[in-house]
Amino acid sequence: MDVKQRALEIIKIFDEIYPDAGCSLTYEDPLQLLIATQLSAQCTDERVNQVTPDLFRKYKNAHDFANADVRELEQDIKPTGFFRNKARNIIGCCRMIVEQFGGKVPDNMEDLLKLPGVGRKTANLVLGDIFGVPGIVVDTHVGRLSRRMGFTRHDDPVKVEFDLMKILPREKWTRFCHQMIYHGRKYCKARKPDCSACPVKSLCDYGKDK
DNA sequence: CTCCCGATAT
DNA sequence: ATATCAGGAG
Repeated sequence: MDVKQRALEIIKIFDEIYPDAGCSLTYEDPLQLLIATQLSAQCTDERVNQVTPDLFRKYKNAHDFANADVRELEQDIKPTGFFRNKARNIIGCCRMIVEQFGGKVPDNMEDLLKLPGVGRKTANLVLGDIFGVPGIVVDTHVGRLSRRMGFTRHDDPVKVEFDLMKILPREKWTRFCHQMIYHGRKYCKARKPDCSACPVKSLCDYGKDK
C-alpha cells in the first residue's frame, strides 16, 4: 500500500479511538500555552500541569513574567527540570512579547521563532492550537512513532516535519500530531511498546516479528 | 555534538 | 543503574 494511503487508514482508526485528541496541557490563554509548552521540554505534561495552576495565579500576564525575579521563578518551576534555562527563557520571552509584540503572543512562525526558548515544535503547537494554522508538531513521540510507522527514516525533527508534510493532508496536521502523542503514550511507548494490542498493527511493520 | 535537570518507570 | 519524559541553544 502507498504510504499516503496507509497514513489515511491510520488516521481513520485514530479518529475512532482518539476522537477527542487535543493538547493535554492546561491553559486559559495563548501566553499560558506558550509557557506551558516551554516547560514541557523533557518533562511529562502531567508534571507541567501540577506546576502551572499556582504559576499562572502568581504571574497573570506577559508583564508579570517579564518583571519576575529569575531565582524566584526558577523555584516556581523547578519540578519540570531544566529550570534555570526555562526560567531565563520565559522571562526573555515575555520581555520580547511586551517590548516588540504589544504584549501579545505572535501569530506567525517567523516572529514566534524570535522568542528565546521557542523552536519549531513549540511554534507549531501554538500556531495550531491557538491560531488554527496547520503545523506538524514534532516532539519525541511524533518522531519515534513516525520512524516506527515508516513515515520517515530521519532523526532530525525538521526532516521528520517535512516528511510528514508530504504524506499528510494539510488539514490533518495538527490533530494528527495530537493523536500520535496519545498513541505514543498508550501503545507505542518508547520503552515497552505494546504492539500486540496496538489498534494499527496491521498498518505498521514495526512489531512484526513477535 | 553537548549541555541543561527533576521525577518516574523499568 | 539507566532510560525517558509534548526541546532548544551554544
